[in-house]
Amino acid sequence: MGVSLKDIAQRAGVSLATVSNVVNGYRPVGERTRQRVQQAVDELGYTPNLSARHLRRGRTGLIALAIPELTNPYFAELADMAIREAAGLGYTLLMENTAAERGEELTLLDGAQRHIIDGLILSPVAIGREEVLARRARMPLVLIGEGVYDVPYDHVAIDNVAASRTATAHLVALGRRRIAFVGAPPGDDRQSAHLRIRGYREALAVAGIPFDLRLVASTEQFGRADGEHAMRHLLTLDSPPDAVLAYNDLTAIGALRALTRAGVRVPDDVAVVGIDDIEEGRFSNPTLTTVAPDKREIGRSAVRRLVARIEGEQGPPTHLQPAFHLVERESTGPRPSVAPRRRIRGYRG
Amino acid sequence: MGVSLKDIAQRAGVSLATVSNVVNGYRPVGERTRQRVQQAVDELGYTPNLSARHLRRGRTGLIALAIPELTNPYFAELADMAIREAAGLGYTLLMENTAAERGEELTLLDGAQRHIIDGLILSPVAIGREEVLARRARMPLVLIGEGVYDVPYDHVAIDNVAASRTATAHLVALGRRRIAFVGAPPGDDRQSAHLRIRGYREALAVAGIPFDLRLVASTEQFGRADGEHAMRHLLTLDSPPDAVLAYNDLTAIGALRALTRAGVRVPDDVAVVGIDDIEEGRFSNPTLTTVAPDKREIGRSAVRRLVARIEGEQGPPTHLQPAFHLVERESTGPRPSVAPRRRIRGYRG
DNA sequence: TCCGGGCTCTATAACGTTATACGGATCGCC
DNA sequence: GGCGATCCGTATAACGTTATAGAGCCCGGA
Repeated sequence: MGVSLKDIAQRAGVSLATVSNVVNGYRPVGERTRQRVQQAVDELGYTPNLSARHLRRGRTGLIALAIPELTNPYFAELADMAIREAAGLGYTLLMENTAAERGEELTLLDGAQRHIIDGLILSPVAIGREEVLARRARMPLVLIGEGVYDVPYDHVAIDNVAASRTATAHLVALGRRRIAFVGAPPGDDRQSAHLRIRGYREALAVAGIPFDLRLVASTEQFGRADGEHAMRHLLTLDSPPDAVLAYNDLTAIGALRALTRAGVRVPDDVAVVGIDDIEEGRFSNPTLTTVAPDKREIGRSAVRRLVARIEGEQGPPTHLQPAFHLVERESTGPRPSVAPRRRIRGYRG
Repeated sequence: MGVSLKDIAQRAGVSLATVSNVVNGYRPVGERTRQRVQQAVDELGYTPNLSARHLRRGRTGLIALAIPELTNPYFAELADMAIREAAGLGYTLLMENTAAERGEELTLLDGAQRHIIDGLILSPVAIGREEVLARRARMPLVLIGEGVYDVPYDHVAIDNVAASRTATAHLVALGRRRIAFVGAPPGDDRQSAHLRIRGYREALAVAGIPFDLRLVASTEQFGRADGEHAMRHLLTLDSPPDAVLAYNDLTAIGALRALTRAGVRVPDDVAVVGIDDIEEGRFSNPTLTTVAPDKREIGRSAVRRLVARIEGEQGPPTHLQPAFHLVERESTGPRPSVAPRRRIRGYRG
């Protein structure tokens, strides 16, 4: 069907191997021949058949990024970075959606896609340390995010304890005392939110504020709807919170929605902080204060580690902690800037 | 490295071809042999080498979905649907980010990825009809979205004229007269917004409202920031709009942000409608009225058409128009429901 | 004159799979 | 009992690439 090496070889009057060498630059080729081959390649519009190449080489040039939710902007933004980095290194990045399901994550871990991808970047949320340790597949693996630690694989994640400590400390510094946490995991402690809760507790302890379990609202997942429900619950408490740290920006936005809907003023009555710095939070009403991880660095590092392993790097697993910083916006602002800037003329009513 | 057909054949004491037939079910195999082979497969944990299979079959089982922005929730939600459908049909969907760049779109069109994907679903935004017509690659192609029409390829998109007509008519029905359009393309008419503007004009004409060019704000792209800038501009007009139809939900959300920031009440002073029905609009403040295309149907149809073509379907190109419907929320609500539902006790200040 | 040794280039054997053509049973039927 | 038809399997040739071994050739040195 397509143009193959053989066609080029024929046209240029050389052998298959020579064409291959011109295309790959694996072995030197004489200048005259090189040019003749190159011309044939251009004329016929040859592109290598990757299946064949990969069959021969044993590698496919594809890597997968498995994330719990395609529709979570945090992961979309992260994937964006990762795709660019992968392309720069000559790899194509495939996105896999685990839907935060245990089965999906395990399947990927054990290499269902073996032979189609050279390596996997996984953000585990439904599986724990033991499952990762039990994995049999030898395909290179890099973990990202706060799901699983202490396993013999490269790992890239911000310091989640420090991140939530920073966010909580910010609320404390604003004079808030009843600080709630929205988006705790529903039960076991294998999950990520654990670390974020730890940071939250640490910051409270430093400030001398007693930890109040009633202010911790757990959620099934970490989407907008979950944050909204949790916040609604918190508003029913006898003495509701005056601030909220959310597990991530999405739950924070859900919380904002619940607050607005209930007529609670943000930040006047309740201040809100999220984690992730998704673009949505820069345009929400009010805009969202958040902890911004260096997504670019996370995406790049994860891809780089993986590619290094694929290309044979040995050595002990590395654990990278990209930087993060607090971004102050209206949801914790000293004063919301919602007052009209200037008079608008011409409205009805 | 991995377990291959040969290993299975050896262990089960049969030929390669028989193992292949068991695995594929291409030709019937006797029950006894079948079981023996199956057992060997299970014991050794065999998974077919896809590169080899694809080399032989001439197909890879990979299809690509090329979208202008990974981080646009509309496309993320669409991709989510498409991935599921593709998986159900035995294909793996690869996401490509064109970044709305002409070069990227052309490269994909001309089959840079030839040999790695069997077909392409493309949402063109930077290229026009001529470029699509000029394409040489023979790989199956399905177009989605409102970018390019009248080309000999399968196409899936809602009726954009009708969608924006519906949205505009809704604003008219609410008694609005100065209805602005946010998110017109920056100049030429090759682009999609053209159709949406046409629907907008049609609805105005039906209502007997004169078209006012000053109320059409063009933007470079169609993100939140673009909507915000455009809206800010509209607010400087001598007689500003009392309603806004935005090109999509993202620009609508940008507009909401600009309005809130300027102290303009939504929907009291200005009503806002978007198109896309992204989840974000269900949680924004105020929540966003929008035209909801049947994303599930768009994703499914596009994948199905593509797979049909890959598997040899001939016949004239089809043009599918999935359904859409208007979703009324607070941003056009007769009365915003932001009043407190019940008294919240316990706030400071 | 002959030989070792760079250079270029070629011939060919894999890589793991599937499709085709064929071989040998077994069966039904005259 | 002979004959075609029907099963069930097998042997083998691709698919397009790359790595390996080696073939010519030219050159400098003995």
